[in-house]
Amino acid sequence: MSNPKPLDSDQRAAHKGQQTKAAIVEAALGLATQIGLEGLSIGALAEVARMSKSGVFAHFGSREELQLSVVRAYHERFEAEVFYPAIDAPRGLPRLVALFNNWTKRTTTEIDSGCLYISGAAEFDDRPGPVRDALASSVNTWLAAMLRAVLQAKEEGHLDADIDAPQMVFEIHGLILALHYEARFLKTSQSLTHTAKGFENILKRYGAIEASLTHPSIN
Amino acid sequence: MSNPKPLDSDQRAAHKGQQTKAAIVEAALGLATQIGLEGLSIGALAEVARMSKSGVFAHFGSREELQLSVVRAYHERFEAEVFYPAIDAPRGLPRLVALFNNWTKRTTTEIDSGCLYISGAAEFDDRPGPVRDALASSVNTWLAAMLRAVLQAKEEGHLDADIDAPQMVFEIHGLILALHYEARFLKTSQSLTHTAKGFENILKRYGAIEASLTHPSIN
DNA sequence: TGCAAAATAGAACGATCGTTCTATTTTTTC
DNA sequence: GAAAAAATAGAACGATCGTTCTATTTTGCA
Repeated sequence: MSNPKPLDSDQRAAHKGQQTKAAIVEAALGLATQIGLEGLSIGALAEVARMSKSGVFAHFGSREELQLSVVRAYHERFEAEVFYPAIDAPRGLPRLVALFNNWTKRTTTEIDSGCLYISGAAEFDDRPGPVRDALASSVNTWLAAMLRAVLQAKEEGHLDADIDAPQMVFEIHGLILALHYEARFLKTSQSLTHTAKGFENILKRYGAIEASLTHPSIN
Repeated sequence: MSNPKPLDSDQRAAHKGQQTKAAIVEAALGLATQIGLEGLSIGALAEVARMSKSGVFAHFGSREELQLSVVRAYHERFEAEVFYPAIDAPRGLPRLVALFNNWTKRTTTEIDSGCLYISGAAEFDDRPGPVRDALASSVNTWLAAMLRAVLQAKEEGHLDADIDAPQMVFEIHGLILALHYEARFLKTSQSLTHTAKGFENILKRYGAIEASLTHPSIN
């Protein structure tokens, strides 16, 4: 072998440490979405990862850094699953619908696993610090993306020209929160249907053409 | 004094223990709404109540029983502040509006203090047991009351006859959840305005007469 | 193949948790 | 006012927490 640094097919020539760290974060993500970022203990994580407590700890240096890693990992998953796939949809209403559908789909999955943006918000409500900042920053980034999609739909003429875009995003956010709350906590069966119907109601109110909802060209 | 049991002006001739227990629950309620039911520790509570740990503990016998007492106390407060005052409003749309306004008002207060039904839901998502049951039962009781109010408004002809009442309650619930989330966690300034406008939008969609909203006879 | 560096394990720390025990104080009752 | 009962305090328990320390093992590189 002439090359001392054999670049694998994928970019990151991951050393052992980085690999196991990624595996630990993976496990931590599963634990944190279930029992919360505060409930996430290094001891329990070590057990799941089949490592010693100190072995796990060494990768992060502090519990807070572990929590931050989890938040960052969650953010990436969310983006990859909800945001990026919807960018393929045409600018305007189709993309907005795609974003919402992906968001709903993910939240539906999280009826079992839990949503870090929701449980994290409750836990870090009035607990200042980097974890709270990271969570809020991620959520704000996402809500800003939704706002952009609404504004674009307005520009494209897919929504009424005089609508209050932040208001619309607020109402959509409420639907997702109600879906998570009622389905995950109260175990209400009709939640998903209510979410879809609620979105229809919002679209109608804000002047979306009905056809583009019931027969979306994308997704 | 001829009477061996001197009934005070108020019904409950409270022994010392019941009084201090009430004071402890009061303090616990304050702690729990801030840092959550899970974060509520007997040691911290004892410090606030200026008592010994064991002194506090003796009143409940277990941490779980303490949590249940807090949930029950919160339920009573909620009823007293949100539900009962709205019963004075006339059956139908006025009462529904009053219920929502009280709910919004309380949630606005809880932007600082925190809402136990929301933080509790996140904490006891997938943690079965009596605390979760008590929380879910309280919330379901309240949502059922909202549903009743919607149905009555429909019967009274204040809302369209063919509306989906559970759907309407779901959408209203979403507004409250979004208000709490965005105001308390994200510190978004316009949340209260968005909530009020969102309710207007829902009322219009479900056929409410506009006048009865902007000029409510009660409240 | 051998050496340095990185990764992991294991034990121990102080702190805090819920809980239990035994005294002691306070309250209620007769 | 004395005896019984209830309320509270204080110390201690085992468990778990995050973290630190020192060995030991594993890895990466020359």
